[in-house]
Amino acid sequence: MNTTAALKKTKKQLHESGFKLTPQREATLQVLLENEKDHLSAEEIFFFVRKKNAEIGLATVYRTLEILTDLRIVDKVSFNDGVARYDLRKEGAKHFHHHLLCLECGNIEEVEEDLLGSVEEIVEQKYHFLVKDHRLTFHGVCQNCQNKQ
Amino acid sequence: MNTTAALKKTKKQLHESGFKLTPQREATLQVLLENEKDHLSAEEIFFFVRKKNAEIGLATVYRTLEILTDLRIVDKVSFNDGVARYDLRKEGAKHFHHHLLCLECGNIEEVEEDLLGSVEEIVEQKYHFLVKDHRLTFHGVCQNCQNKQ
DNA sequence: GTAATTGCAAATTCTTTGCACGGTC
DNA sequence: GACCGTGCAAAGAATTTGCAATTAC
Repeated sequence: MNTTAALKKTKKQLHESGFKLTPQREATLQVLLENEKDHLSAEEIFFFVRKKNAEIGLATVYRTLEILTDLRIVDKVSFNDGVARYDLRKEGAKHFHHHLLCLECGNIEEVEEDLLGSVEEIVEQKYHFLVKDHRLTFHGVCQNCQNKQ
Repeated sequence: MNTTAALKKTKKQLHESGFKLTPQREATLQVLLENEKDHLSAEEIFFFVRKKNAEIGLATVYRTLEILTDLRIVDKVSFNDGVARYDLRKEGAKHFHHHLLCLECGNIEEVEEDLLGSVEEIVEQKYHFLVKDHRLTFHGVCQNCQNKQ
């Protein structure tokens, strides 16, 4: 899905929940779409948003991200470095994608395919836990850093 | 492993890394051992530590937890609620255990068994990522809350 | 003895909130 | 004109740091 279509869809979602698509919210969404592969913090998003519109405040970015998180348009994630990061939920993805965090260079790779199907079945049957979503991050060494060593 | 034995072992680990076992560190470790099933934040640990020794400072608890995390005696985890939580690494566990976070009541259950063996193989082979550890949390509804509904 | 460790308070960092103002239907 | 949304500055929460005094080994 391209950026324009994604924006349009999100606009509809916002409206359905009684929110307006203000220029500030639109700029924030655009930054998220343009950096889909990254895992930006609120400050980083703010930095990019400022480039589009210098009049916008950090508090507004936080407020927008909160709305988008509530609407499940973005996912708030934490990699234990003390900042929350925001990740666009993929179109049609039933579950949150996985992450590969490199302990050497800090890079984060995404794994789109859902590898947890059978694991979730075990959790549901053996632990009687009704699974709605998951967070899975592997810690290790990425290919780049393996080659360096 | 009982508390005394675990303390002894950790003491040895600290010494080997050039740290001293002060009463403050011992109290912190005891609190962690006594609340193994919980996922205490630094403040909560501080609260329990104070009961044992009223002279201890919060900064010391933070500093102790940092050392224990570096030595991989505890794991620092975050469930996206804005506080870091500390979880004793199980004796002999190669990998970090999994968590079941109930979206209704907020309770966190632990899953000791490692369910990710085959998933890690896929990640290593298909994504050429050398896996060292993982973090897996399922979000959903626990048995208790399912029954209530 | 001496280097590591501590408690306290101040500083930092990340995030949220109060409030007066501006824009929209 | 009611109401939502905003920017700014101040407040708040979690964590870290500087430093002089203390302690473990």
